[in-house]
Amino acid sequence: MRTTKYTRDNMVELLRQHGINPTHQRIEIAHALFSHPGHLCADQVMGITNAKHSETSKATVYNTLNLFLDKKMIREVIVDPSKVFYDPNTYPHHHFYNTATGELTDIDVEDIGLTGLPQLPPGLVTEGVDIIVRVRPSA
Amino acid sequence: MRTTKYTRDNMVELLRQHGINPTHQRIEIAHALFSHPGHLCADQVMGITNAKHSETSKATVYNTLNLFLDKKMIREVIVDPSKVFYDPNTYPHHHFYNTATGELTDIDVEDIGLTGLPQLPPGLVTEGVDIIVRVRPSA
DNA sequence: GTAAAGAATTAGACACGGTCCAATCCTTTG
DNA sequence: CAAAGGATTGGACCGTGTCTAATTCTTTAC
Repeated sequence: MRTTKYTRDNMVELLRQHGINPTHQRIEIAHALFSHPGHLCADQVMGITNAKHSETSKATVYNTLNLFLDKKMIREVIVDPSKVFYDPNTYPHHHFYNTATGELTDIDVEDIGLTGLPQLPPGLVTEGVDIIVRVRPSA
Repeated sequence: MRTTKYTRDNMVELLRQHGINPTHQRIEIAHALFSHPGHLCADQVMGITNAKHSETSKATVYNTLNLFLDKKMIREVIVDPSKVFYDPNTYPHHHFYNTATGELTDIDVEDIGLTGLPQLPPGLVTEGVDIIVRVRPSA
């Protein structure tokens, strides 16, 4: 469990660690992602970074999120056909997805045992394994 | 392993079994889904049903696919942020997803052992568990 | 300090998957 | 055969995400 405070300064360092030039917008977007619990979509990121004063354009939000993905500073979570969620936690883990509310919750990978995955065809390598447990209110 | 021939007549029966009124378009769409190996997206379904003569509108394709989903005659597979795949196999199973080609391949659920899923918060029930193994060419 | 080059950001147009709606076209039933 | 309900349709529409050309910001070199 990380207990780091997500200050702007820490964001600058984080960006540098991933080879990303820390600009105002990038710092704000990183800060939005890392300081918010849970998983945001592009729309929400833009809402947060522009809450006080409009600072960041739609194009930049998408550019930046894709840059972060590219540099593996964040991860994308694909569970909803209509939008992508961005996950600041790149440590291997899985997700509960509440199909009623759209809420995503982490599942620690330590808890999970997964066996019996078939051999990959030759010429292919695994990029990652996503386990999504879809849940809904029992009512 | 099912070895049923996917004739139009069988499609009619299948639709009836799921409480769906078998119309021309529905039969054609069901046939497209079940007779094609693999997993199609809406676009491809429309392409196939309209290959010879244009018969089915975009609205009907989507209406029908959503109807099939509703009646649990097919399943959706969400792995690509830009489109949904429809899976005629509703028997529990998982998927390889080739991120380079977009190809989906089934993983038999028998092969897989999954343990240690955390307790669900009260008031929630599991709808399903999706395991997606993302793969790419090793080159 | 300043000019030039390169990087980042921007507004707005655009692409595309998918939904919505009102009008039309079947079917079925009486 | 008429009326009613269901299914289908074209086309407008919506939201997420991309593209592009123009602008601004930062860096470097002098």
